[in-house]
Amino acid sequence: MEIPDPIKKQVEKKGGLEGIIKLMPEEGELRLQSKIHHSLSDPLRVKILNLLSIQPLCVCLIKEITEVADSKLSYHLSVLKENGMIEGEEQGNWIIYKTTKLGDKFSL
Amino acid sequence: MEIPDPIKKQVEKKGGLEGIIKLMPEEGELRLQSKIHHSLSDPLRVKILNLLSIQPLCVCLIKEITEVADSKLSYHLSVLKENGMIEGEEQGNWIIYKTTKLGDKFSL
DNA sequence: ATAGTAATTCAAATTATCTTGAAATGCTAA
DNA sequence: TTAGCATTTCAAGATAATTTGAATTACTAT
Repeated sequence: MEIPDPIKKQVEKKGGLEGIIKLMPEEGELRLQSKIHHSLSDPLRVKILNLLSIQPLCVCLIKEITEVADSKLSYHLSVLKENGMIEGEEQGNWIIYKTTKLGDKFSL
Repeated sequence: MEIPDPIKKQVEKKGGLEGIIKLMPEEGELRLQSKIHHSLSDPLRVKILNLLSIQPLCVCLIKEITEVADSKLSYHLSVLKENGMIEGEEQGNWIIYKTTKLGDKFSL
C-alpha cells in the first residue's frame, strides 16, 4: 500500500502502526466510553440530567417539568441510572433521583 | 399533587418549578448535546476519534488499523465528521482525517 | 377491603441506526 | 483508454433503541 509521505514519516516516528496501536485505549474502555455517550444521546435524557443537576427531584416532579408519559420517563431514567449518570433513593412514598459524580461531569 | 417535604422546600427556594425551568439549557442546546454524544455512542467511532487524536491518518491506514470494511468505515467517518468531531483534508490521492478542537475535547 | 398515588414493567408497534456488498466517483499511471 | 487505487454512495437487510398503553407493584389513606 502507498501512503502519503508526511503521514508515513509521522507514523514511523511513533513506532509505526504497531506503536500507534499500543497507544490506543483498550476495547473495554472504548465500549465503556461509547455506553456513557449513548446514555446521553437523547435530548430528553440530557434534559433530565441537567434538571437533576439543578435539583434532586421525585419522578412526579420530573414528569411535571418534562411533560412526558410515565412509562417513557421511567425508561429514560433507567437508561441514565444503568449507565451511572443518576441514582434514585426511596424517600417515603417517592423515589428521589439525583445526579452521580459521573453525571455531574456531563451536566452543562 | 403531594410532594416530599424537603424537596418542596428546596424547589421553592429556587423559585418553584418555574424558577428551575428557567435555569435549564434551551431545547436547541439539549439537541446539540445529544447529537454530540450520539456521535460517540459507538465503540468504533470512539476508537477512530482516539486514533486520530494520536495521529492524523488517511482512510487506508485507519482501515488497516481498525480492520473494518471500506463502506462501514466511511459511514462512521461521516457520522464523526457531520458532528464536528473530525475533519478531512484532501492530500493528493488521499484524504487525511484529523480531530477537530471539539473532537480533542472528547478524546481520552 | 377499596380506592388512589407513585413508579415500574411488559409486549407490541414504530422508528432509528448499523451493516453489507455492489456500484459509482475521481484520480493516476501504464 | 484501460486498469488500479482511495474513498464514497446507495439500497437492502439486519439489529437496536424508543414509544405506547395496559398491566403491575407497592404503599397510604379511607
